[in-house]
Amino acid sequence: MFDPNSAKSIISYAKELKGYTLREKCGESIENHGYKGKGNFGQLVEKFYFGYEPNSKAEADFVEVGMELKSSPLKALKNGEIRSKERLVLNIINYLEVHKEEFDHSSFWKKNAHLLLIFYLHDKEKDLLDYLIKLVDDWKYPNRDLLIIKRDWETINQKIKDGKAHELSEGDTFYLGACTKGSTAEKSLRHQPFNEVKAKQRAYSLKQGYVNHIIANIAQEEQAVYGKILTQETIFEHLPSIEEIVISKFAPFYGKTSIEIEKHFNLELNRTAKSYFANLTKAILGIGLNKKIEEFEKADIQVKTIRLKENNLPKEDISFPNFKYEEIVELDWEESEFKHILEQKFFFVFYQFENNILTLKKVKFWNMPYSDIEEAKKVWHRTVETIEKGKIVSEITDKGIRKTYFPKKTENRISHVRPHARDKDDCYDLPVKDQLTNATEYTKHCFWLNASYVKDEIYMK
DNA sequence: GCATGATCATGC
DNA sequence: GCATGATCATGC
Repeated sequence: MFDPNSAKSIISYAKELKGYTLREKCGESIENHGYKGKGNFGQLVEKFYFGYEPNSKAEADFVEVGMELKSSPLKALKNGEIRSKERLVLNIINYLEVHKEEFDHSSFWKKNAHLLLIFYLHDKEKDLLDYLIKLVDDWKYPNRDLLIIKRDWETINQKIKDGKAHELSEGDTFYLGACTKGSTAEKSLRHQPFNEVKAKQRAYSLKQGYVNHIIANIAQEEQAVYGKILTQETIFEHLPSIEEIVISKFAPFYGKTSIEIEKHFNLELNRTAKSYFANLTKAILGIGLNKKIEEFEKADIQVKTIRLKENNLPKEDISFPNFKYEEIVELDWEESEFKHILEQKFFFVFYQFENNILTLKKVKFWNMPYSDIEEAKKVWHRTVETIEKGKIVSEITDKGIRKTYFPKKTENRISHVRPHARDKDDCYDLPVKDQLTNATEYTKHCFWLNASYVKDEIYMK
């Protein structure tokens, strides 16, 4: 077994799980565990492997050594690599108490300073007793990450102090998020200290990108694919935020053309390549062109380069990944891909056409305000409804162009649905055939962010 | 000049 | 072969 007074002993006992399933390691007693619902892989590990009853106490699970046990699912990519399937959910944020706390003595830090992580390969075809446990190790935050996590924690706390707990969103922060937890119904609403309005129950969480970073570290993968924005000097002289550092790197180039920026860095980029603007961004950030931006990956930040017309309107709407008709109707809004995207943080790089030449105007970190996410939700609901009813095509013109009932740009301030495919025969299957055309598949579509919204709410503000 | 539907190009 | 960012075509 293990010595509960020794972190080392607990960790090495935990590591014996690696390469096995719970069914293989826990003996017969686990066969009739009687747990239902999700989240119970962790409970099973606690009860049947470590032999203590699952609890929700304020201290860490292994109280003598201050270590918290967390189990989390992995997914396999098509190329065989593994990634975190989701964010890692930590303790619930007690709005009524945390505003009195300092980080170093906070409920978050008391419980989660030292994690013992068990990653298993999720497989919806399998019983959870048969999930393969792939990675087991402990985790302490490196200093450079901890500075960002502290700042994230402060950001969340400040919003609670400002009476805005009901406006919290995961995109507010970088590595440590405030994710919704529990049912979304009325009963999961909680009181907050400085506002009558009730707020959704939320928990601290590590962003999916950050969990991927932990996984890569545990798996001892080569870190050479990442380039850091925060170098030794930038973190130890004083404590600027990621925002401040990034903006200070871009500001000297405001008003410069893309070609001037390219020359400044002695680059000879292929100006017609798709990666052209992404490469300029990396050059400005001081990151190798063949590397990923480590801090952005860890914070799940989406970089969007926008080309504005002379009237400040983006030349194009912004597309998101295509949705599959059969999948989108199966999930609730809360679990939807679209909500997940809108909750992330974005980094916008705005260039503007001036006599057909692109000039860097400004950069901006942004995440969608809670009230706008609620407004975009209507577009998602209307889309799902359209698919479920099989009422997609509204009319076919003489020229054979199919008009649809999908939410249009004119119907919502924020978002609309449009085709995004190689051609109209590039389709996904429909769960319900289209009433007008009897089609069982339809051209791939995706959600788009309206160009007018990007102008009014992101660029001009 | 914009909204909407359709399609292209690149890179992995 | 596909995802993603970018662009085109038509009609009002």
